[in-house]
Amino acid sequence: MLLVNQIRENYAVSLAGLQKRNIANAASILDQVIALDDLRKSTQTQRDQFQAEANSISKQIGQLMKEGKAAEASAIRERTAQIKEQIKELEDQYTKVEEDLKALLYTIPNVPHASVPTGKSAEDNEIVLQQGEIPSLHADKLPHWELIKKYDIIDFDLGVKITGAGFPVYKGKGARLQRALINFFLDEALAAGYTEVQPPILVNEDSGYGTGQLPDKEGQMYFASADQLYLIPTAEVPITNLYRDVIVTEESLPIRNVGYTPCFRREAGSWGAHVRGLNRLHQFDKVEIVQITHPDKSYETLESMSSYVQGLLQKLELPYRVLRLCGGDMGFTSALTYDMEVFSAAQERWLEVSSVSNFETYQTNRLKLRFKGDDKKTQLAHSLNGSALALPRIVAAILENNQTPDGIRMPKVLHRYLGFDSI
RNA sequence: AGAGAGUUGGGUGAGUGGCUGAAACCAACAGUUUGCUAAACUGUCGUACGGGUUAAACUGUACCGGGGGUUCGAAUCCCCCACUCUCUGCCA
Repeated sequence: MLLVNQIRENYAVSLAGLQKRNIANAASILDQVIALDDLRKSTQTQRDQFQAEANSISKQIGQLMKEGKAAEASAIRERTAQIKEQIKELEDQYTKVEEDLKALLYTIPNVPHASVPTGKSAEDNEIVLQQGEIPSLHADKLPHWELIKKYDIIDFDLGVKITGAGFPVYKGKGARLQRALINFFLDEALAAGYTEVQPPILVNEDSGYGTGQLPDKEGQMYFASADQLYLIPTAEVPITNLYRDVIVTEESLPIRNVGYTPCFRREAGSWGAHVRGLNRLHQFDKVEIVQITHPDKSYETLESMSSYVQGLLQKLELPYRVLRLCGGDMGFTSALTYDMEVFSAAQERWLEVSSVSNFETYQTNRLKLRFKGDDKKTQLAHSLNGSALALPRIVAAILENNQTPDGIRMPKVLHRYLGFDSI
């Protein structure tokens, strides 16, 4: 969440940023934050004064008891009753103000970076670059949901039988392609200096709040109610929360982790025309990269993460483009996001396969993820993450773009992982 | 899942109602000494939110797993929860 002090000190920037997200009453929201924080401070000052008085009386009583002056002790003891009442009242008020402030802050998204374009929807995203050749396919090209049937590599009906819609079963070469991609992505990340982690894929409520899925996206996560645990929608949640309530040394930055996990999304209400086949699933596999950086380095890091992801797409021989998301399309917690989309040549659509974001201090503030520098001061680090990559749409694009009448050619870079070179 | 024992600052670990934000030791940091290293000695050595200051100094409050209660006063007593360890059971 946003820092109140940042709102105070950079009021104009915060206001302009939230307006870029098309929040109409941004000014009144920010004013409310400041007013609540003022009230919080004054309440605390009062409460602390009373508490200090109560503490001092208690000490006196202790001293008198020790000296055997029981009568004097019980005399001043009577005075504490009213003080206690006032403390209680102020304490309750403080708790309420603090909760109100927090609740309000939870509803405010991150302030977009200056370079974020204005806009209302995905239409307004800025195309930063486009690379790779869009293949021209033969006339009887098939979309991937036909190809997977033709070659019997992914079975949606079986998934429906054992679980439900959106839970495909990968079979034979389909399953091996999944495994090859995961290994390829992990090996690439390792070579780029990331440390591999295997986190839990169920997380508790605190973790959900830490990275911002809660309370914003409560309905999008599967919830195991018997144990009060959420199935992760992305490895970002457990991996970033590894550093919740942690103060790291400045030298340990940047922290770079990569992890493969299945991801679970309820996608409530988002099923429509363009979600056939692998385009949108309830369960899918993803390799995620996460970095914790010094605040001065985070935008440099964002660019390097973007280049890294583009490198993967190039190695997979997929045509792609990079979008800088506009204020209206950006995620709640992000300050700047690049989306990478690959062209899926039979659907003739661009499919989002990665989203690389800098959250600045929005997550680390909730996480209390700080570092201590040479000046001994602790300050919030910046957090970033990106998909590298999400599998299903990569699979869709590979299948569609490389189809021939005689089979589907696999990208060269995967051959040694696959053990075959075509399907 | 049942029974028992625990959870204290970066670590080990004292502390059963007031003088304890917390002994001691270790680690870490700064300095002194030393030709260098080591050793020794001295000092510093938690976090958050307030007040205060140009900034400091200084100062208030809270925090001994989390939440609640008893009390003038709680790390210390009581209740609930989480987690850890041991034994039993079950199990990939």
